[in-house]
Amino acid sequence: MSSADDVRLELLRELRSSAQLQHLWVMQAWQEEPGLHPAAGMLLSDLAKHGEARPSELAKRRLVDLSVISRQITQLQAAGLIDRRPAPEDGRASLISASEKGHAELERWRVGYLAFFEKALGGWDEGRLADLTSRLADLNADLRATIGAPENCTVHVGK
Amino acid sequence: MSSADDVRLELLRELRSSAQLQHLWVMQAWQEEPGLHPAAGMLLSDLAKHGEARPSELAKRRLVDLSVISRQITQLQAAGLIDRRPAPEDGRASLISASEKGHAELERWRVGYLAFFEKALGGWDEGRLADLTSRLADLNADLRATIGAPENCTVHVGK
DNA sequence: ACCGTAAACTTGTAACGTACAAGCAATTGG
DNA sequence: CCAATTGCTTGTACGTTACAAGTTTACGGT
Repeated sequence: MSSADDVRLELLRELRSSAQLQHLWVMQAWQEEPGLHPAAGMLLSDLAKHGEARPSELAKRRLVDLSVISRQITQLQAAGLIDRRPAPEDGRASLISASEKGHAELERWRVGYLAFFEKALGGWDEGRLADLTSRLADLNADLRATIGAPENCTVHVGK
Repeated sequence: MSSADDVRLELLRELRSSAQLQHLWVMQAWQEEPGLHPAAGMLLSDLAKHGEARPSELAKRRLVDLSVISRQITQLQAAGLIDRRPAPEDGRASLISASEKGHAELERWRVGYLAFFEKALGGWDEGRLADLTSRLADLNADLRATIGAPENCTVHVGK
């Protein structure tokens, strides 16, 4: 009941709002500039940042079940946006990377996205953004450590 | 392609992670200490913070469709956790508030929740938490202003 | 006072994202 | 060389949410 508790609940509240807003934001940006699906964009962006990766790595990074990634990969491959090759040392796995076309599409997505970003957060200077980002990253790291436990990030929640 | 762009995408990435982690976190906390459903807890907490409110207000604050709130209210009322009375000046609306039992239940929820919080973020001092919270609040405010447009917060996304 | 329109909410329904479970191919260890 | 394990795919169900239609109440003009 102390005020310290309220700080924590307040953070929780803002996180919730943030998640909700983010969803609306992304969907709105998407339908204003219909192109790459947001989830696909994020996945491609992840691939562009970290380079070639296996599906299971992607699942851990994106914090979703492997099955979700698997299907996304299927779609992106059908659209020709990613390249896939068997993992050299393990025939069960494959290595995913953004294709030429994928990079191009990602760039278009990014431009549209940043325009939308500018509209909402044009008043923020870069330092402010970087600051919030790094604090969020810290938070995420701690949560990940506590929640995700050692390895598998998908906390089996026993639906 | 400038580094400023990457800052923005990085923020987006962290927001996404944050949303995902938050979901896992809440669900995990819930099943470790099964009690009030997370959504119900947040709604009650909102009621406790802002006091009596109409369903439509709640929908705006929580950034979800009115229908969602309507059903949540139905459930909470069935559980006796909220009080509901017709709005004095408008027979179509009603006023919702946390009941005695609701406050008690909320308190239990909060305690369990904060314990979980402590486990993950015990190392954070209060100032750090407050700081992140206020920055997030700023972000949310700007997003809300851009996205939510004038009134209704549910951005019709034309599913 | 009455009727049409609009507003607040409820209920019905569909879509989307996700997790869980079962299955399959490839690898590893004894 | 076979059993157990790992990495992924596919099947399926659930939860959350939005959208649409329906119901009741309020409001405004004539």
